[in-house]
Formats: sequence, structure tokens, C-alpha cells
Amino acid sequence: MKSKESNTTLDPSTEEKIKNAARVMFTQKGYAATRTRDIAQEAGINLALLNYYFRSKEKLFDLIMLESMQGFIQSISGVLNDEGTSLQEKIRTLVSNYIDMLTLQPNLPLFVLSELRNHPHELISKLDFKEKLIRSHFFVQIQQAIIEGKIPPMHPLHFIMNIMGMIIFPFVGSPIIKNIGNLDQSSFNELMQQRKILIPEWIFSMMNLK
Amino acid sequence: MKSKESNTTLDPSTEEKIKNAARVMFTQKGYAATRTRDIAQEAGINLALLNYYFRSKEKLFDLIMLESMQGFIQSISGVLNDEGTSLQEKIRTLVSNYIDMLTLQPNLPLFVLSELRNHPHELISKLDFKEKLIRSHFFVQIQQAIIEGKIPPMHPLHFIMNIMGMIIFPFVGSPIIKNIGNLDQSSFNELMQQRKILIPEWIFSMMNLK
DNA sequence: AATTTATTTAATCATTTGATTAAAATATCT
DNA sequence: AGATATTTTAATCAAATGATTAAATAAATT
Repeated sequence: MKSKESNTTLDPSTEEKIKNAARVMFTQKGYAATRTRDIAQEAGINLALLNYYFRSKEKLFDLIMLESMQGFIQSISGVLNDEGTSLQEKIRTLVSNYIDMLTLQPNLPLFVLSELRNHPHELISKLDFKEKLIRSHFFVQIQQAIIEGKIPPMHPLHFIMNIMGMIIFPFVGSPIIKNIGNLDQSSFNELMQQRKILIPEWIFSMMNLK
Repeated sequence: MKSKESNTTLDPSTEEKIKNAARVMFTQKGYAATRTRDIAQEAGINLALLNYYFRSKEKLFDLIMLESMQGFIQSISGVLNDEGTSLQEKIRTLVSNYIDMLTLQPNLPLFVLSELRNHPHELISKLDFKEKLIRSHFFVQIQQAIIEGKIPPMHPLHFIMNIMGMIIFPFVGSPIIKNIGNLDQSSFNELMQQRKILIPEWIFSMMNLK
């Protein structure tokens, strides 16, 4: 077999090239609109090779999707479970990390949300995001804050929805936002950088926290 | 020709049946994943008939998309331009109307946002949402509030992004939200109803308004 | 070097899918 | 009713697309 593992820094292995191309195409156009031929071309290889390595379009897609979600979950689970930080600090780093990630991969959320609508069951249960979030130190701190009266009593989900909404929506709706504000990519990114500071402040004042 | 216009209340005309089916399928699965045969079946008619009425899949799609967006814009433009209401009142009714609309058509935003990513130019410029929003009484009131120091100085877009994010995101991410919160459809809707009251309050305290 | 194994390609298949056509059925009009 | 126009259908086409195959090339192993 070819040296897939050793060849990490130099030229990426063919398998890796295909996966990268697939990630780009799938996140850009979605599963249904992506052609295996386009992936092959983007990867600079032949169509048959794609099926040789990954057996089918669907298998390749599942892999890309799984890795994307796992990467995402792993990137935030560290923050969520840091027992040495306050709720406020967690929110600040969470927002900051999240925005940095989305600035690098702005198409990711729309891709994930779209595909999740069509294959709801499998992935969600497979990744068990629910358990990871609910058992996190972060979630406990929210409930604690409610019990202690530091936060007005409400369903913790509202809290989650608000944070996620304020972080994710601008990226999901970036064409509209850019249009309304006459923004090019760099001034859009500038706004997103501002939000790293602003969103935590808004959250705190929303929750009478701080 | 058949009586298309007269037949409004009773049995919908064939044209209308096709459009309704198309709306359902397109908003559910997106353009690329929707098969014209599926639309025909859903409408209870023959495939050829679809092309007879609408010439092509793309033409049908463009029509559905245009009508959806126009309907949406029209539904909020009344609120945005009501010169007799305060900024706070506008926000309350805007949030309420919006949530009611999304409760009836929960797939609409993901559909619009997904397709907007792939055909960004045409629709956005065609509908001229930008001008309608910027010239609205609502937008003027925001800027006014900033000038008068009632709201901390910031790019008005942040304001827009926050409201839209808090309203829209829960619907776009409903599979995740339902999973995290162990919610069925009706308890999800209940949460959304709560947000009709909560979101305006959050906005006000975020903005030091009220 | 010879042999085996892994990688890559060009050509082709089979199915799906958007669209068309020609004819049948239905409605409309005189 | 008979003629005309409209609506609907079954059958079919052509292109797109996911997948396979058999053969060529390159790499690894003995």
C-alpha cells in the first residue's frame, strides 16, 4: 500500500485530496447538487478513483459530515467542560472561538443545517451532541445561575438558542447581510470580529448577568 | 381556456395545485434534491403537465421563490413602515408576526437561505429588500435612537442580525434544538410562543432601551 | 530483476431525470 | 350536435450522473 500516513506534511495523499475536495464541494453546494465528477476534478483525479477509495458518493458524504461535526464538537467541548472558568468567561471564549471558526469555514453551518433536515435521525443520535451538552459544566452553570436567581428563570434552551442565533445567523444569512449593509468580505469579517466582544456583553445584559 | 381565475375557493386549478406541490417539495428538500416527478405526483398530475404549464423546473422554481420572498417582504413591510408606532412596538409586532409565520412555514428560512447561497445575485437585486429596509421608518427609528443616545452607538446591522438571529435560528436549527431539549413539535411551538414575549424584552435590555 | 500489490486511467453501463411529442380526453363555443 | 380549443396522458428522448470494469502504470516486496 502507498504511504498514506507518512506523507502528512508534503503532498497530501490522494485519499486526503479527495476528502478535501469533497468537503469544499459538499459544504458549498450541498449533497444533492454536488457531482462526483466535480469532486474528482477539484481533487485533480479521476472519477473512478473516487469510487475506488470511498465506494460511493454517499459513503464519502457521510464521512465528511461525520468529521465536520466531530471537529466542531471537539473544538467546543473543551471550553464547555473547563471547570476552572466562570459562566461569563466560558461565554466569551465560546463566542470568540466560534466566530473564528466560522470566519474560516463560513459555509459550514448552512451545510450542516441543510443536510440535517434531510437525515435528521442518524447523525444526531450518532454524535450524541445532546448528552455532551447537557452533561457539560457549562450547562450545569446555567442551571445553577437560574437556581441562584442570578438569571431570570426560563428554559435553558432559550439561552442556547440566543447565543447560537446571534453567532451563527450572520454567517448563514451573509448574502442578505452583505447586501443590506453594502459590505465586502473584509468589512463583513470586521463586523464579525466586533461581535466577539459585543455578543457576550449583550448576553450578559439580557440575562441581567455581569 | 379553462376557468383559472373563477375557480378560487372550490377545487384549486391545476396550475395552483402544481404550484402548491412545488412549494412544498422545494422548501422541504431544496431545488437540486427535488424531482419534477415528485412534484407531479404530489400535485396528483402528470409530469408532462408540469412542463406544459411552467415550461421547466427552473422556471417553476423561480416563480415559487419569487412569490415566497414577495409574500414575506410584504408581510413585514407594513410593520416596518407604520409611522404611528414606536420602535419598541414595531419590534414587538415584528417578532410576533415573524414567529407566527415561521410556525406555519418552518422550512421557509432554510430553503431561502440555502438557495440564496447558490443564486445570490438575481433575487436579492430583483426584490430590492435592501432599499425597502433602509428606507423604512423602522430603520430611521433605529438610527434616530442611536443619535439620541437611547441606544449605544453601533452598526445598525448588529441590531438587525440579533433580532433575525434570535427569531430565525431556532427554526433553522429545529432538529438540533428539539434533540437537545427532548421536545416534540408542540412543546417546540410552545417555546416559540414564549419567545414572542421574551425576544423583545431581551432586545430592549440588550440595547438599554425601554 | 521478478513478482506481487497498490494506484490510476479511459471507456462503458445502467439508472435517473428533465423535457418533448403525438395522441386522447375534456371542455368551450357556435 | 359539431367544430374548435384546451387540458391531460402515455410513451419516449436525450443528457446527466453514479458506478463499474478491464487494462495500464507505479510502487513495494522478495
